[in-house]
Amino acid sequence: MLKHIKNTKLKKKDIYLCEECIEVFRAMADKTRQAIIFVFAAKKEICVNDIAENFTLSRPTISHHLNIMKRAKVLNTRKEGKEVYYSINKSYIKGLLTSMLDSIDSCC
Amino acid sequence: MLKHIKNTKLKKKDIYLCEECIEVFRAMADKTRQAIIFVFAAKKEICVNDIAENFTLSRPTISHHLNIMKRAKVLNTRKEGKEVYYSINKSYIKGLLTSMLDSIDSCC
DNA sequence: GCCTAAATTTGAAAGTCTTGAAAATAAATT
DNA sequence: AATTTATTTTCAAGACTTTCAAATTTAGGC
Repeated sequence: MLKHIKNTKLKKKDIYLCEECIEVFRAMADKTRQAIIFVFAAKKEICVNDIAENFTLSRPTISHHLNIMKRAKVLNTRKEGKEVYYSINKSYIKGLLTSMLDSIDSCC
Repeated sequence: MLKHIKNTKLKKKDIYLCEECIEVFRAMADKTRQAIIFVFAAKKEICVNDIAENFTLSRPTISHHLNIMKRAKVLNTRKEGKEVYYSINKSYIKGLLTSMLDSIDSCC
């Protein structure tokens, strides 16, 4: 991480926050994944099949996108029998957005 | 945009906001660009050369990254003679983060 | 234990992004 | 007008992402 920067005075804490943000930005920087997020506006908890029905994409593709957002902590999962239910990790996203707003005020 | 979604009730306004967010997320979802942003914590306005001096990357590469962030409205530019000065578009970023926080509360 | 259904993993093709070298542009200086 | 300096554009190579088909795993029903 930060491999291209020459001499930085950055603290480990800042670098970790930065990595966390990159993972979330990556998770959100895609048309399909934004579209998936819109599905959650209508229904709070959804399984892969239910999401796939709203899309022209294959199930493995939807599963892959959900996994990217899960790894970034943008989505939560809950297993119930054969189904895996996904939901938005509202508190995590809100916390991160709030930290970003604070950082902009304090350091820029 | 939203080409993979089957039947959506989304309004044009929401789709435009979504596209705007994707552009900003894309602009921020990169190690090098995040590292560039850290340079602005120390110095408010910087030209390409000054940024390039802090990095092991070539000038065209730095210029390319700055351009991506400029297109996403994350950075502002000001030309002074030969130099182009870049700075963070604080008000735009704050506005967008605030809109996102509002959306999370109202629709999720 | 075998079958079905839901989800994930694997592997490969197509597409996008990052990068630097070289060429081009833009502005100041001699 | 030629030169130098700062930045951008163009082009091509390499790395990473998206996507689907096929195979695999996981859980429930017969």
